[in-house]
Amino acid sequence: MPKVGMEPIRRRQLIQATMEAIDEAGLADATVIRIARRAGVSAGIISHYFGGKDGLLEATMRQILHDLGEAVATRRAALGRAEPRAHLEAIIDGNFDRSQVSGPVAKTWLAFWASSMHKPTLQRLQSVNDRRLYSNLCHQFRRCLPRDEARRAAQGLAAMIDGLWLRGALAPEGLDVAQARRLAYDYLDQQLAREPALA
Amino acid sequence: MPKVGMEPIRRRQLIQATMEAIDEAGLADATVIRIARRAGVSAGIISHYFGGKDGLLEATMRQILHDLGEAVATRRAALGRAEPRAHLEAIIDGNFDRSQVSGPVAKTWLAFWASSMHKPTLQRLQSVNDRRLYSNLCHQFRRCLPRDEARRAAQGLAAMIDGLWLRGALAPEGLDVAQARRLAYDYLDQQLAREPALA
DNA sequence: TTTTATTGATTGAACGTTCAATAAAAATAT
DNA sequence: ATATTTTTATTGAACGTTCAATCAATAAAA
Repeated sequence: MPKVGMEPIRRRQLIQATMEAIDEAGLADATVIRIARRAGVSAGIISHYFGGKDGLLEATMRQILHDLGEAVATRRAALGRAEPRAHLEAIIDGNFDRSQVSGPVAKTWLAFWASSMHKPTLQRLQSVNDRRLYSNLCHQFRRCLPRDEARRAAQGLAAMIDGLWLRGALAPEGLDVAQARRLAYDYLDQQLAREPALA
Repeated sequence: MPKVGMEPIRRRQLIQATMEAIDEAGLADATVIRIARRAGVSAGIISHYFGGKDGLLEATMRQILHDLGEAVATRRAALGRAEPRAHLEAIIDGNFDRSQVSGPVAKTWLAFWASSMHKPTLQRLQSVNDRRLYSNLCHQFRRCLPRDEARRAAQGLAAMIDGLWLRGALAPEGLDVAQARRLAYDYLDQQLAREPALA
């Protein structure tokens, strides 16, 4: 059924199938045959479009990071120069979106997280994303807290977000998004309450 | 050099070598040959003492969980009926001990964490440990907070601990234990400040 | 007819496991 | 003490399996 312009279609299908395969069997057992079968194509097509299995895995991680960045950016775009609290809440909401989207994404994310410790390519992607989260948080906290307190608050909130999400990815029943948001908001409130005001 | 009573020695050597191999190359590339070479023995000995590679991996995770439990228990044993805050601080300190011990342990822990999503045996071990942490935290918070608030504080602190440790395991420079403790203590203080007192 | 997309059998490398062979220590007999 | 036997610990080559990658063959669309 070869039609012209299949590349973007196949790429999307294979990336989606990769997440499903990792969700189903784990990264170690997500073989090219398993992924290809899920996408309804043959194994050889992976090398054709991604240069090999590693290329597909990297593309999949890029997709997840892209979606995450977009989930945050979309929510913040509507805010303009709103209060810091609104921006910080948007960052929290955006970060818990990735779990809301699906269980496969969460498990794939954690699998890549572990894998990135020993694969320089993935590590770079992960590091860039991490720094972006910290930088965004820090910048907003700076609008109402002194420098050192802002840094501390940003690190604490980043850890809280990652921790909640990590525990959610591992729990058989998945992440309780409403509760996770409540705990993150709670932490946020306490950090913002440190300084009475700063007109 | 076969001497009698080698079993406990070899088991310890191989478990240690497993952590080092995972630290060095990741779980995926921690082959039996690599592990055996690190321990200074041949590959076959792994099947002899652990029944196979899976048995060795399970034993390694058990060792890590055991050490963690002991690190917490040791610190709490000296406290007796001390204030809840002292017990909670001991739990925090004990949990950050596992990173203090070495980088290999942290990376192995994260590798198992990801792997446990698809290996029932590891999942059970991980789940038991998780519930113990939550249960311990919840019990201490109950001594000075109402039920719902205690649960929330326990879940928040557990997420904070895991998040700090997770980010530490991934950071190239490792976990800054002093700073992690500061952030966890900080969260603890805020939770305990919710209720003025409860004589 | 030419181009584009896809297949799937094949290849070679790497893995975990097995097991007959070996060697050192311990036990026993001399 | 010394020699012999038994036990225990260990090796490493061989085996079967599994995987990712390759590429000649194929088929549909342009």
